[in-house]
Amino acid sequence: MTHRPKITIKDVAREAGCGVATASRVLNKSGPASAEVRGRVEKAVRDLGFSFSAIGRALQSSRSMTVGCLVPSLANPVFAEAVQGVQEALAGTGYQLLISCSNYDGTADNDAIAMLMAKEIDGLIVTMVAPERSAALKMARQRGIPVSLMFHDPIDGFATAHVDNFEAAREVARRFGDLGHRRTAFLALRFATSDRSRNRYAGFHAECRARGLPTPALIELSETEANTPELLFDILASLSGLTAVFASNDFLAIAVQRAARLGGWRVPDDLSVVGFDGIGIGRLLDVPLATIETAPEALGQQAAQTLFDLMQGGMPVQRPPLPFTFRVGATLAHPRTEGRDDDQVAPWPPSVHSLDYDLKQG
Amino acid sequence: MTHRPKITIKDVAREAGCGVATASRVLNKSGPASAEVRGRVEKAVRDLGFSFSAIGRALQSSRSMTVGCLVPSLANPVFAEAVQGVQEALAGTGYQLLISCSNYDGTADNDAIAMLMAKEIDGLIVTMVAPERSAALKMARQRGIPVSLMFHDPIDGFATAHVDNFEAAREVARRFGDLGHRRTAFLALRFATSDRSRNRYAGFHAECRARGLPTPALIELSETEANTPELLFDILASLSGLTAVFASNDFLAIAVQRAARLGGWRVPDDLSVVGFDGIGIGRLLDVPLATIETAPEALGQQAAQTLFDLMQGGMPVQRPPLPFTFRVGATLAHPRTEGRDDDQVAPWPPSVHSLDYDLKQG
DNA sequence: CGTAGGTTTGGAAACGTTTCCACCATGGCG
DNA sequence: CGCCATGGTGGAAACGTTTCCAAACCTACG
Repeated sequence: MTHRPKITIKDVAREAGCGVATASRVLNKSGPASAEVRGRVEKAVRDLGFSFSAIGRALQSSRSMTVGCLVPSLANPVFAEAVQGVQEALAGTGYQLLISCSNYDGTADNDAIAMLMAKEIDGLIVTMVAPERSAALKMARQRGIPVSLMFHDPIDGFATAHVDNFEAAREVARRFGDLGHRRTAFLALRFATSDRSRNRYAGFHAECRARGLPTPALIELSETEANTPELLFDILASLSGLTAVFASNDFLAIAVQRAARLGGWRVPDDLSVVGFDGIGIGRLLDVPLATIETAPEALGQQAAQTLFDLMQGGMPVQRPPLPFTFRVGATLAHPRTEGRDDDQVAPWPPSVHSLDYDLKQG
Repeated sequence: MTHRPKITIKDVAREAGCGVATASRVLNKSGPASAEVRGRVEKAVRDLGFSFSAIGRALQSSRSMTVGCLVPSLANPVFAEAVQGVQEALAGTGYQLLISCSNYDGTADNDAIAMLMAKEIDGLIVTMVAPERSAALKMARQRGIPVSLMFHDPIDGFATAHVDNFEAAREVARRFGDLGHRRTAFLALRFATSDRSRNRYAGFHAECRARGLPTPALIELSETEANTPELLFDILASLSGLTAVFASNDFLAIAVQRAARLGGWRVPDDLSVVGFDGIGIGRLLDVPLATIETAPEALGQQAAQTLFDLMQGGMPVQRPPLPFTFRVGATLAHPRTEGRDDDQVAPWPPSVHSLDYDLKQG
């Protein structure tokens, strides 16, 4: 508990009987030094237990050797894994990771970026609510701070590590269509604040339309609805003729599955369910989840790699989207009552809870 | 892309026509200033878009307003959630979070702490392989850096936020015993590097012994074994008479469940399975997982709270363990062939893969 | 009108580094 | 023997902030 006074390079120099400049040169191997003084300095370092102050260094060199990372939440394993990927890419490079979570709040994430910038981070890896109109992000660019996005679709002038949400969602629509599903729904938890969700719906919608299928119902759920099977089932049941659901993430897909089952529907016989993300646990379920499989960790690694390039002085170069694969699970099958066509009877779509969102046009 | 030169408080002072000391006082409200000059300074700040450099501040005040956090991996949602909890507790306090992952490597985690200390963190929140014999942790204490542990059981002189692994595991043994299970096994993934796992086995073992039950088999699995249902089933099948498995975490429990099912056993009729952690998804399974429910996020919050107290200058005070609850799922039931007693026929325990570990004595 | 007491103010030192530059040997070469 | 390169060395400035301290200014009272 004895607060030993901090040991600085000055102490080392004094102990070694040399000037601080010399000590600095020895320790950084950044200039000439006689073998003798080198030895004395190294001994002094060991004796005193000296280690550099990153702060002093940062102040002088104006490079903090720190990158900032902002994600909505670490409670969502998709983001947690992405950060893990960033971390892996950073390990051994001397860079450290400063982390911040916005909790899906579009004001908090701007503030967080400002905080990170005050810490003089050398680069920024970001997933936020609305990057395209974030003042803080614009500020970062003005100040010449390299920025690398994660999960977002490409935006003017920013490089992003992403999967093509639009295309992936089209693939889901294709699978549904090929199996003969007509009446489908897209369920999302935070549609309004997630460009990912919006692009997924857009792709899903576009492909349905291209195939002449009814417009898929768009349903934005509250946390409560998603977590209460009874409520969730009521919502599903209200969509007459529904045979297939595309959930915006795997947790939601599992919740849907469970709600359907509790309501007496069998999956996939009475309802097909497809998720998004490909979280590992989906595979282990008794009825393995059909889903779009992505690799959040690889995404984080790519974002970090892009950031490195930027920090080396490169221009932002947009890499192609990371691949996704359709994981064939057991939650997807032909609709039970195939061929029935009651499109006229109950008008479709009944867009529950739906709002006017800008949908990217395919 | 124009690298605007950084704006410092000097620029603000010049623009406002005052000294830097005055500008500093105005911006920090740390001393007197006339209304007039206050106005000029504030205008200058707006015009120039000034914001403080945390580095300059840190250097001068020797407080970096940063806390370091080391966990094994963010890919494990238990740790990710704990970090999320830390993050939440930190939000709004002005502290930022510097993160590092050891990937369960006992050398890497020491190095990581050294790196964090070089960054002059004001406090440390840590989950590591062997805190009781970590040189870096000892160093941190010598330097007077407040340290708060997470997940670990109490260690001399460090405060820790934890659940009582030993007690929780005893509870599992009690449930097994009450239902009439005799031959049980404990499955773990990283027994050697996890004091949590070891304490869980110890508690499980102690209660089994106290009830006169056979010693539970201790099985340390490799990643491959855990992820390959066939291999896993072979291991389970090799334990003749086994009726109940306690898995060291929920993912493992789900894997066991799946392996058992693929091998033709029904859960819970032929095999009862109980997990640990209480990850949210366990609830959503068709057969909800019986498990020890803990709250990693609360754990992270408590660790952060303890760290705050320490940073205020308090003594390390060990709080009581956070509560756990036994979540009654559908994976636990009476053994099918109750009352059979072939303890003599096949000697028990057949401790596959088991090693000599120090077990805490209850 | 002088001075004590208060309020504002700004210069300068300090925090821990790195790096520029000047200085001093030393040794080789003309 | 003198000159210049060369290698080793250390003083000092700079990075952005806060804070100590002294100076300057104002007010009010005797």
